[in-house]
Amino acid sequence: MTEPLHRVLVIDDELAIRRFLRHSLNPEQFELLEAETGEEGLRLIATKEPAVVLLDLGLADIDGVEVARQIREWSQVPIIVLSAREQDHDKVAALDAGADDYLTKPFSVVELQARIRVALRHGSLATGALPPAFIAGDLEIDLLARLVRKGGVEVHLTPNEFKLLAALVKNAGRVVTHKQLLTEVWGPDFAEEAHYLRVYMGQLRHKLEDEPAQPRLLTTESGVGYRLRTE
Amino acid sequence: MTEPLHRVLVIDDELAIRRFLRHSLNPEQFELLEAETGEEGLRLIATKEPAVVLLDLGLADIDGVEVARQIREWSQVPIIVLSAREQDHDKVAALDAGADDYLTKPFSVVELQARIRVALRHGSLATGALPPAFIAGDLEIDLLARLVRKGGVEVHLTPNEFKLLAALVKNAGRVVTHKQLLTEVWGPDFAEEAHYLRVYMGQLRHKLEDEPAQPRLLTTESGVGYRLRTE
DNA sequence: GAAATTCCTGACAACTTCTTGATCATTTTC
DNA sequence: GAAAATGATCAAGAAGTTGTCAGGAATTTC
Repeated sequence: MTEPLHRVLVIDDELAIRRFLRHSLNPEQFELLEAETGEEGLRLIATKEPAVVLLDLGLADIDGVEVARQIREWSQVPIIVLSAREQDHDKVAALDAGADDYLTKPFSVVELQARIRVALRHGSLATGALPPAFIAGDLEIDLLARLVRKGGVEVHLTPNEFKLLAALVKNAGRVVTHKQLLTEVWGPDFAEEAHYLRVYMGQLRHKLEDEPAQPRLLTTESGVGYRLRTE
Repeated sequence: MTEPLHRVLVIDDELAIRRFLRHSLNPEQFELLEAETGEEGLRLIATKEPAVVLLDLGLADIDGVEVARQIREWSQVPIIVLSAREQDHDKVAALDAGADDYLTKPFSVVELQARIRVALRHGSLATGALPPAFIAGDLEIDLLARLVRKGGVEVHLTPNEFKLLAALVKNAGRVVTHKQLLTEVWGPDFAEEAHYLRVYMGQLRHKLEDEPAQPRLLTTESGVGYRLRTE
């Protein structure tokens, strides 16, 4: 399962740090934007709307704390400060200026990654007004609200039907193997009970397809698994 | 100007740490609650609703990471881990389990205070976005005023009925699981007493629905939980 | 401390969901 | 293109969940 792509902006004038980050953040998971100055960083936040900002304090043009303050005048994007300064008052100043986290160089890659995941969680909560909905044709699937609509009309799904659909939505467009689906919905002990899938896929098709016998959304990949088509 | 009073819960079995925090956090600004075990901590989160939780990893009963995971099953309260463990994998495990920040002991008081301020900012964003009043049809629910009106007429609710309704309002439109509801209303020790929900949902329906037998607002998601419909 | 309210609990009926086997259709393999 | 493997459909009984009611315990109120 591939993660969605998150845009991360690093504002740091040291090439070494930017290069380090470029190698630390898996490009399949993160799209890394780079800014050398505070000015450029602010512009990129406005134009590219990154999901997280990694901010160095020792910039050439504007002080990092001031950059954080200016970001906070109009943006709620999570800011993680990366700095060599380990004095308390630097940390306090940055955090009070609006930064959400503060990592002292040198830091470990896995810790940075974990803290980025925390920041992404916060970001999606704050902007979470927009539901993580899947839409294809007249079908709307909102996993968070646990709500499915077809042509604007709510469709009732049983717990297993919903879990199965959720597993497909999380991998929308890709084939999900029988084993994977069975494990996610019924647990690893049922990984061979492929018959369950036929019954439940049938029920989902009846509820969600225009012509259940000729499925266009929930398609079979014979011998492999099923797929939720994205269009 | 007096600062608002923020309730902070510390979960730590070491008396020394609790005493240290008691002296570090200005009592005019913070009301400090203390729990010695994970069990007690979970109960206090449910009953006292602290604004921030300070969590030690090395507890006597449950592992701190597991405590964080259990909190996240039903609560969004910000969690700052305070731990002597400085291994990367401890940090990553705690942050991925749902913690929002991780401080390694010994930490400085001013840094802790600054990180608590960050956590409070996050907390007020997450909960502050919630509407103080919910309106659907002829039903008006004002959580702050603790007032419920149906067709302009005030409806009297018992304490438990109101807490249950409040938990649903806070997640209006979304399904709220049995566990989540039970934990919020009765506390984590009652997370399996699904029968309570049937009785109290029945009472709420009698007071709030036009046709209690055919609920339109307070609907059942069989096997999952209940939902307060928004339209 | 008596009255009123609220809470907990058990019994049972009604309802929903899950599992399962039989049968037929489709796809893949040789 | 026939045989074998895989997939779809249907229906019915089993299992699990939910709604309802009511009496007694506990708590709160006056």
